[in-house]
Amino acid sequence: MTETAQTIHDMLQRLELFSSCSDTFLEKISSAAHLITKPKSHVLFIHEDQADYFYLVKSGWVKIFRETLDGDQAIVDIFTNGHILGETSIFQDDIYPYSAETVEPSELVRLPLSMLKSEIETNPKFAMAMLSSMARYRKQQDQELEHRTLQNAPQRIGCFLLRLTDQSQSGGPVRIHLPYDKTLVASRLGMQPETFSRALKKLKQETGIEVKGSTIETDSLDRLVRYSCAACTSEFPCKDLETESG
Amino acid sequence: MTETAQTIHDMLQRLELFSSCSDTFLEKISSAAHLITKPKSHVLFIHEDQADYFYLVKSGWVKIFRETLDGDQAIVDIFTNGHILGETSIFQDDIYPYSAETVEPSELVRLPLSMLKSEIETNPKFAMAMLSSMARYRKQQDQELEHRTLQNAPQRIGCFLLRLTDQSQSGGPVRIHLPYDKTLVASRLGMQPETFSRALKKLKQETGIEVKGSTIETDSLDRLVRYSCAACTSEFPCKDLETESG
DNA sequence: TGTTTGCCTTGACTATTGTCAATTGATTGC
DNA sequence: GCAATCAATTGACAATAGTCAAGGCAAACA
Repeated sequence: MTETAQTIHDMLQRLELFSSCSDTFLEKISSAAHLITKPKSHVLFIHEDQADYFYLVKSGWVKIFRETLDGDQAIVDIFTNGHILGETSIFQDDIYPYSAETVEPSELVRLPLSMLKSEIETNPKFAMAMLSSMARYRKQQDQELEHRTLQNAPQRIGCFLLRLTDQSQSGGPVRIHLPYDKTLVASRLGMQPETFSRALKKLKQETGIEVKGSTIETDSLDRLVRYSCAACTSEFPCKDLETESG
Repeated sequence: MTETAQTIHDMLQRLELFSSCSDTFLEKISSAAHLITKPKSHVLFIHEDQADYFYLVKSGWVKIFRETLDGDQAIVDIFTNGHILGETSIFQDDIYPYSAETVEPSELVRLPLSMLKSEIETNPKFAMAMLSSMARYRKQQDQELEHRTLQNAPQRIGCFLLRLTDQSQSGGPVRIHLPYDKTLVASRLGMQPETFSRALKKLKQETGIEVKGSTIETDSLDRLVRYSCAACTSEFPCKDLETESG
């Protein structure tokens, strides 16, 4: 194995999704993979393109989205570190179901879909892991839809912030750092930048958080939880929604 | 096989999802299944209940939803004929990820999750079919989220109506019948009944449709398509989004 | 260091949707 | 046939979010 293949191999090995895969498979797919570095705003693939590869994010952020003819876009999700994307196209006639673009300088691993497909077909445990991952992701998307229905803009921001924290230790003071532009957070949450700005101000009044640029601080998450999770069907520590695939 | 088991067997055989299953399996699971008849508003299971069964809708309509502590609810989807529900709980520690309730008198088949699980583990083709089904459903939910972001109330209603039609023959006059209460359609689309009522009136003005109770008629779908699909990322015949599992 | 650029905020206004209350309409059961 | 019930509509108003335009701020670049 080359040095790059070894690096990729080690990354895959650490992912829960691939935990049931043989080392033989991991070595084979690592050797066929490429490590790619892309600047901000690089388009990885476009909705309805022919799909031959899926991607694993090593660092940075990648948004997945779809857009209308007149350029309006809806952001489906934004992935980082350890998340895979484009893999569902093997179940959709090898057509990407959405577009993907980096929103920060990013490192990615590009892997052949054909190998993923044959592994699913021959390794039942891996198929099961894929199913689990998709089911978890689906629950997360269901919840996203629910939030659009039941939560208002400040509450959605609060919920977004809570997801960025380590929810197991909810007692003490917390510092949260926004992972990307506020404008992007806004469209990730389905609102306009102006609405985001005003809603964040409202959230500040309601929960006593401190906002300095892209850093948010608070003595305790309690008020944030009370304010945001009131209009949610899940109880607070909701971090269980983590997924690797997307 | 009993007569009931035979009926169930025939139903399962007609579903694409089970097309890769052996007859032995279909007979076995059919024998363990129950055909149940429920009136309107019967609760099948509740979010976070222990999950032992999944359900296949034979007739009627079943809503799947989640609700907050103060009774606000978000409808995830509403299923009929040929759709299965509750099956994803096998990937979620045997806990139902949402609640389910009939919204019309309905006939359902109740099937053991344990058998579904072992079939996935032993029949790679079936696992693949489950993955395809979930990927298709996921794309559909992504689109739902997109619609909440990009479409306004009248457009969402128009899109909902279009999905009820046979989209292959878009030329001539069409009669659409709402499958359940307008109030329910409203919450399925994430809006209040009052908003639905007004938005339907607006849609009528904009597209020239005729509304008589729960029946909607139009000379041609063209204007409806132009009005609703303008704010969508998919082109018109979008019926490809059909799924069996949910 | 000064300028440019892009992100973010703010103000003023509009559009859309939600809320509350009242009324109409249709259906069911007695 | 008539009350009771629930669905649907309508009006008046409030809340929420979007739009357009103008500045402010900070990082990046020359």
